[in-house]
Amino acid sequence: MIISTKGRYALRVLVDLAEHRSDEYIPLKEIADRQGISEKYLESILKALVKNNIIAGLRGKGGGYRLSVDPAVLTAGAVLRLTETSLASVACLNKDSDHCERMDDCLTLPLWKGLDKLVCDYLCSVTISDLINGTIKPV
Amino acid sequence: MIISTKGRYALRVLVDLAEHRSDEYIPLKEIADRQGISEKYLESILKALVKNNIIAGLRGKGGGYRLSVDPAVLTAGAVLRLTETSLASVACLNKDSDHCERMDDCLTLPLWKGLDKLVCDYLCSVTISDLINGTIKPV
DNA sequence: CTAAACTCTATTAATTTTGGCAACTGTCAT
DNA sequence: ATGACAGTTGCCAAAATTAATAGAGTTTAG
Repeated sequence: MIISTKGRYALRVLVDLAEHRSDEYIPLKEIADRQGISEKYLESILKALVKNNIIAGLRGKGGGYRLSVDPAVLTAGAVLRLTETSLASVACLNKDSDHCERMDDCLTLPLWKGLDKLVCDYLCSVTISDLINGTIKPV
Repeated sequence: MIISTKGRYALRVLVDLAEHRSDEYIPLKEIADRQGISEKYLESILKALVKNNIIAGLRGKGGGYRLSVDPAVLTAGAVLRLTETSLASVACLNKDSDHCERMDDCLTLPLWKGLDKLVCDYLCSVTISDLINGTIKPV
């Protein structure tokens, strides 16, 4: 599996927030209901997005979440990089830790590097607005 | 992470078997040592390859594993489809089970379908021989 | 006082990895 | 011949790790 529920849900939430965009904050419960996703699980996903200033959370009555970036410049790649444990095609290509000492003569590595670039380029070419408008650019 | 250790190891073993190709059978221990991979784990990976006639296993003294298909026609995609739990970009796109009832109006689905095609096309364009020769086709 | 995000922790489920034993096959000693 | 032996795959289950979900309480803002 390439993308876990975490990244998938994050993207759906952002699309939801973009569709219902306004100055109001939208409570998590409302999003969770609309998207049919566990409230508590969403919470942990949104935390990463808040921390990285993709969305803003406001506590208390009338609080909730609100997009804080333009959906037309927010790419799927950027979102997934924040929510997925790792977007690298294989563990060997993770920046931190995991670096394999066979790198120099691993015959399969070029395959993974190629895949990596392909996937990154694709995901970074699609924005939240593209998803809403149904205009996914051909690769 | 896109590709798990299972698929990664499978590919490395097949490259190894192709490099050392002959009528002889190569014991798992030898491959595991050469590749630095747990013997037991490899075993479970090779099982899937044996069952699908990619390689042949022979028990007893002088036994081991041997390629039973031409590495020039065996693609990375074919291997990964057998070893990875799922190559689909997201769970929703798995044939069996997992089918999501939001499919019809999910705004993110086209993204995943596009990613799926991209990845499949790429992986199926590369053969074991390509990996050995270092000739990975541009996409 | 109430509705909401936030924090921290525990539970459940799925995946990955390891271990032990059975079954098979060739070789060598008798 | 043949029986014991050693090297090997094959099978089944258990342990370890990671992902997904749920719960209870704390803080904040109207």
